[in-house]
Amino acid sequence: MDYGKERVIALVDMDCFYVQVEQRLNPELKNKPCVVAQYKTWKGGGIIAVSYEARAHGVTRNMWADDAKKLCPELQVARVRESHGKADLTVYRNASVEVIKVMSRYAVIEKASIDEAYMDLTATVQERLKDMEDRQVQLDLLKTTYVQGFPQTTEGHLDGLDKEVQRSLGVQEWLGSLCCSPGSDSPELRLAIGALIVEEMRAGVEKETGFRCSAGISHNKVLAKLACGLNKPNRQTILPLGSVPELFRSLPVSKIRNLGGKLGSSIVEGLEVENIGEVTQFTQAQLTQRFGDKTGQWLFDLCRGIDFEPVKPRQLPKSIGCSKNFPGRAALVTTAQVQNWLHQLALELEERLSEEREMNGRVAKLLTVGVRQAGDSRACSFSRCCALARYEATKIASDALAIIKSLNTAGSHQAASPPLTLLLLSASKFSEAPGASSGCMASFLSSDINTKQKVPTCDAKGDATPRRAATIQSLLHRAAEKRERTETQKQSSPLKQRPLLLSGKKQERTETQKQSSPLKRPPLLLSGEKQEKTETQKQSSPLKQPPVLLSGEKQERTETQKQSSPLKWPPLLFSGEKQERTETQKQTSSSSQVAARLQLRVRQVTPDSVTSKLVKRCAGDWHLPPPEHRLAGL
DNA sequence: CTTGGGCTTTTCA
DNA sequence: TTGAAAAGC
Ligand SMILES: Nc1ccn([C@H]2C[C@H](O)[C@@H](COP(=O)(O)OP(=O)(O)OP(=O)(O)O)O2)c(=O)n1
Ligand SMILES: [Mg+2]
Repeated sequence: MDYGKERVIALVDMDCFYVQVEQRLNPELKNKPCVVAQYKTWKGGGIIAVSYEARAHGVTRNMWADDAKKLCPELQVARVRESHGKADLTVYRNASVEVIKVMSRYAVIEKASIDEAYMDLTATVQERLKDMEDRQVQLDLLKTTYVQGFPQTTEGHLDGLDKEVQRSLGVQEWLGSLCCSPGSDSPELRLAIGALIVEEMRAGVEKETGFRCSAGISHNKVLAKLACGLNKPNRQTILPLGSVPELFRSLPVSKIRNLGGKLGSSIVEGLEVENIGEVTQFTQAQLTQRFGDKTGQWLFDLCRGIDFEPVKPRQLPKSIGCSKNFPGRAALVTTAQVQNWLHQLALELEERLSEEREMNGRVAKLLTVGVRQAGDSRACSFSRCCALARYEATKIASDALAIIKSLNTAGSHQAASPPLTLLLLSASKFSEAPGASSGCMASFLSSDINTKQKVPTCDAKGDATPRRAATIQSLLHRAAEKRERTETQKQSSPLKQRPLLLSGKKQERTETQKQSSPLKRPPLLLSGEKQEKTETQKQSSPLKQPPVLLSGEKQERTETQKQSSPLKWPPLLFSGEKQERTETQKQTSSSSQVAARLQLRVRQVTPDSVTSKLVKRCAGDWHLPPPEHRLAGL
């Protein structure tokens, strides 16, 4: 088997997904320039999905709806529903489940996002090949398929031709180049069979859900993803490895999945290349030296179109979370505000967790709480977790509040906390729900068996199981997921962590972004100096967290973090706090005070026990509201 | 005061 | 195991 051509991998991605969901709900929106926006008050709301008709007018995601209307006056704007005072994505999640269920009839899939899934079709293709007398793939079974790199054009012969004519010529030419004598096999023939299956799957998805999608078919996930985008919407694209060199010669590095961020920029700048194909000029040693073993090797293969990341059999999420931003003047200042919003988030979380228990027989055991403080450019200023024992919004909210208080006050009574610009609750560490019936054989047998896959033995102690109806595909998935878990971890994605060392200049910028005070490293506060520690806090040994890291610096793993002693939970409110600050405490002026803050660094925060260590963390210059407007007690 | 928002997964130390 | 960060939809 040719190196890098071992598998047949497909990626299916829904076209302007949220828009299609809204169009199905309101058919008047069909075939019109249309967007989905969330919230209304600020500039008409932010656009998160755009129909292809609207794209033709230059409308894009991240635009304000008001601005988009200027580009396209007839633009239809569908609104994300709101519940508990926040955007509610339920209808899109449910639509996603519909789609995934249909796709799972055709293959074991990895749900990669709300609207896309990967599938490894290698085994299915082999099966289909075995049954094929005639190894001729019919052109008319690939009605929506493109083959990248075909038709091969030497001059400008094809320039004037209709796009559909070119597509068809390309498929014909490519099919003709494959050996199709009985018993023949080749990686390219297998891609063609894969494309056949994906044509069927996509037709099935549209028939069952009404939603259209595009797909890429190739030998690995990166190429499949790339191929999918080449002929959107409502089309699929085969990307043979032989077409990669020409494609990669002029493909910007950032177009490759995983290279759209800092790593990609560092490749472009560090190697002085623009296109991914240019990376082939560097030796393996050069790449590993610059980017580390794992990333270097991945990159060496990738720039040749080779990638071994496995498709992970998983169609259920690993975490369920909700969050809300409070930008600018909306930042939360009082305990009552924080309490209230935590409760709203907890209500939604409880609903979704209960639904998950009902539908999939799984319960989450870990609650993660996160916040962002005003002035912090990071997505999350800090997060801590605690046990999630019961699905009760009130309890979830109060645990979350306790965590936030413990972190924010850290016993520093006088140094006020900055307002909060983000609250986040997330539940994870799912396990089988008590009382969930395992492996529902009745529904397994009764569900329509469309697929000719080898059905793995469905042992009684499978995965978490739905209480309603188990579909064959979900059972197949559970078996596949279980298999996967027991196998050795195969990993091959290059998500690189600490920014790469390139030149010193970039790194200063990185630091500046993190801390609002540039150039100056904020002084470390000694934890003992300005604060009274509670009993429990005193037991913890202070842990020095390195000052803001320069990107290249090595972060020291501190020793004592693992030792944890059970501690008593500090009181929720400090005696001095005024509970009710009802009037809307808008931050009136930009009175900037320099305030260093202390943070508690806590491992495993539970309502009953605070385990672990106190850590000093330093802040830059903080812009604080006048004292009377501060978030007392937080 | 940094303001597209609300998500999810993976990697690293 | 945890929390931060990266990358993505
Ligand atoms: N930053 C983003 C990106 C996407 N989405 C949502 C809305 C999209 O409809 C859906 C799928 O994302 P895609 O990137 O696949 O974009 P679309 O499906 O909308 O369009 P395309 O046809 O390009 O796939 O996820 C989102 O909420 N926020
Ligand atoms: Mg999509």
